Amino acid sequence: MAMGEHMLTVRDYDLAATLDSGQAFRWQRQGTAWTGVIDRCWVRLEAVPGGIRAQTAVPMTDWQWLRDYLQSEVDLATVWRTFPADPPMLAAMAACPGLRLLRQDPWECLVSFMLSATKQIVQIRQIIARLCERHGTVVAVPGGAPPAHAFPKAGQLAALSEAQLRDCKMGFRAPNVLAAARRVEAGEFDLERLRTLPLAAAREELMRLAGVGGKIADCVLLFAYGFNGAFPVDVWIKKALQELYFPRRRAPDKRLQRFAASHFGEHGGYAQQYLFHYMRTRKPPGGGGRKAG
DNA sequence: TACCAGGAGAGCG
DNA sequence: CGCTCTCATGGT
Repeated sequence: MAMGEHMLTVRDYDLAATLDSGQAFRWQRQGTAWTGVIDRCWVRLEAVPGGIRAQTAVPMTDWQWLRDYLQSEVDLATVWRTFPADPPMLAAMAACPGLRLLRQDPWECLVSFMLSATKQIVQIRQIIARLCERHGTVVAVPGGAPPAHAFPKAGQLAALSEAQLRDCKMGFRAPNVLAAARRVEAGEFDLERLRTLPLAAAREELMRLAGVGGKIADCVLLFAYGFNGAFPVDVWIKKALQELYFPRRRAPDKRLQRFAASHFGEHGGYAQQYLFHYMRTRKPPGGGGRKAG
């Protein structure tokens, strides 16, 4: 069967770190390659000298959708220049220079992070995998590849019962996901309109959804809409800011929030991803620590 | 076993 | 404003 194949020319791109850094939850490693589904399209990606090799199940004439998702046309050096040049930030950048932000679909990103509340990343992946397998549309895959599914559209989830969602192990998050799906499907909540709003207004709008507070809203603004000023503060970032920037006094959440919003510049959310990845992957001090992920 | 996880929201002082 | 509790589930 005819596949699509393309070579993305890009430097400063750590594909593995980017796809496995807790911003997207559907990518699966297969040796040196990664397979996933973007919109309704199965994709296989592999880092090669000079860039990224991409394969799809069906031939493609235009690959802009993939460059958009991977944000491969972003000049990282320009982003780095806006980061504060303090020791913690330099260490986080040195630990993973090719880490990037993706540009994901807003609906998938919103639901994914609604499901992330008090869950470990491995568990978030499991819930989403179950949700897609049971309720997402089957997509074309190359011969020999395991079956794959698109992320369920709002309309598909809106038609389900709360019990069906709970069967995907999402627990107390189920009614919130269902309510969001029904509001989006009814056209009462317009995810596309958020693109036209300034950051603060888009954030307020997202937080009107039950189960979406400031942290989840910031994740969606950053990972789906490209508001690079959005700075999600989760338990890892709290730990990072506390240990790296306030080492000898306990800083209350409020103070950490203010620091996060003011210290990291116009691409603060990007800086946040470097700190997040740094904290999750660095060797635990003193040994005997747990491994993240 | 006990604790915790890329939280949110309500109740209370 | 602050703190505390609950929600559901499973990894370590």
